[in-house]
Amino acid sequence: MSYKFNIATVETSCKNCSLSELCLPRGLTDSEMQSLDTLVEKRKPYKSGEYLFQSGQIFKNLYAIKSGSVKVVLPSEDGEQQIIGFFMPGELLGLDAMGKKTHVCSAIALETTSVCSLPFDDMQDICHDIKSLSKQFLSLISSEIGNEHQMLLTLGKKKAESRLATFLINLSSRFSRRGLSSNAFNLTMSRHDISNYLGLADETVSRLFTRLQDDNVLSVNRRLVEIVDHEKLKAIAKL
Amino acid sequence: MSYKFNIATVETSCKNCSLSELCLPRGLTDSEMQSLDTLVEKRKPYKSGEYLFQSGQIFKNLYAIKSGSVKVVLPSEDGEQQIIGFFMPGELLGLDAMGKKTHVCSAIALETTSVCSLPFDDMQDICHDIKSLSKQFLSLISSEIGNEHQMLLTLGKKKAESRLATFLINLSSRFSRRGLSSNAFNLTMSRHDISNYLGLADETVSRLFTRLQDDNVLSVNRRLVEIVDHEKLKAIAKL
DNA sequence: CGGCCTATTGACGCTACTCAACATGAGTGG
DNA sequence: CCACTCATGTTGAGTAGCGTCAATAGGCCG
Repeated sequence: MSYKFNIATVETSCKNCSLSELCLPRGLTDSEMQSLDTLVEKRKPYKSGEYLFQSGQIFKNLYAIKSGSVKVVLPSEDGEQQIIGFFMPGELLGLDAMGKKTHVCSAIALETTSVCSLPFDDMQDICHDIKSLSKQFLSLISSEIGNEHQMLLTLGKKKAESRLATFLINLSSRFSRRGLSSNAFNLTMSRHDISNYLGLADETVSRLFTRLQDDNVLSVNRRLVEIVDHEKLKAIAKL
Repeated sequence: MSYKFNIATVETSCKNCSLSELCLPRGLTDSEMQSLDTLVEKRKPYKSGEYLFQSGQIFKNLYAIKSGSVKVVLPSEDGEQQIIGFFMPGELLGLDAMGKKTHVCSAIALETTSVCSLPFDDMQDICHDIKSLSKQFLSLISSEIGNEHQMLLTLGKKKAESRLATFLINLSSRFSRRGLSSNAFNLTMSRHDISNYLGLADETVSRLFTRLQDDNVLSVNRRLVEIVDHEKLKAIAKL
């Protein structure tokens, strides 16, 4: 068996990437994708716990997740930290640093994770040439802002149980967008991460998981979650 | 006394706008500003309570605030709503709709408010020609994302009193950026708006104002707030 | 002056946090 | 392979902070 392309090239080629419809290349022609490919930097995958970037470091790259998952964390003035989001394949991170010299947040791999590094300056240049790319870029930015608005709603208005339900529904739909099961998946983040993200205590999240299991909404086994009653979960998520 | 320019022109000219250093024109040459001016649309000011845009409406424009202030509100699935942010002169709003056909949020004037309307399609075209504009645009977007990250931290980690203190410190620094007093200002939003924004009950916010007044941190008279002890307030804001 | 809306204050109850003990699984070394 | 430790997660008891309900006060407008 022989390959037409060398494997490294295929791996970082937008054209052959299964995520292209979720990610920056969406809507680009083949030749435009090739231009985009020229700026994508290769790197060996991050191991679980490794930093993609850290608060205070010079900002150079945006990152698109190829596989794995990442948490983005904002340090607070008093030494605590807040998880701002979890990022999965096809999603773009580092956007809050675009206007600055250094990163404000840190990004940490939750499992073995491959990314496409996109040098921001080059990215701007290519956007200047390819209008459909800059359009898709703004579109991804905009939906990122939209996600964060939803999160503000979740933290501002919803009770603990609804927050967790909202979180699970959100994960479910992101898995299904990628063609994975929307009803059963593995959490790549710890209970501690989930509670931090949702503004709750660890114990509360733990109790909620057991309650939702007792109510036959979920079936939970450590990090494996199965959504037994999707409708009920959605109803709980609403408030 | 005579004017070199007609007043309407002066009003919508970025070059003569006192906010240009906070807003999109920052870093642009005079001729670039003129290009930007060509796309700014005029309109009579909004009165208090009027909608700049409403959830579900077709998305056409971004808005830069010239004077006054605006709240942006996200409706939730169950008929409630969450205030996502308050916008003041020099700030840009509508960003969460860029990738979509319609607005998700609504924007409501809190007082008599003048804005610059920026048709998004034209805006993209001009960004394509003027690199420094697209840079400044991304920079504004990025700091907007940064603000929302801070808000996630506030809602996720801080107790009621710290939330209110954080809110007031934030307002204070935004007033001072515009050359206004950082120690005494009028709130343009109601207590109800503040509590909604901060994820608290109206009564809690009311109690906190009186407590901070009793502790000689603030002096509050209805919507007029004076920060008596800025350091103490900052300390409370941290957690 | 009277009515209305916004804001304040009080009393009470519930949600979710804290502190603490315990369980379970993963990883390590003998 | 088993015993050990450590990290992670679960469960219980007690409580504080904040939400809810309700009554009252104060500014604003006709």
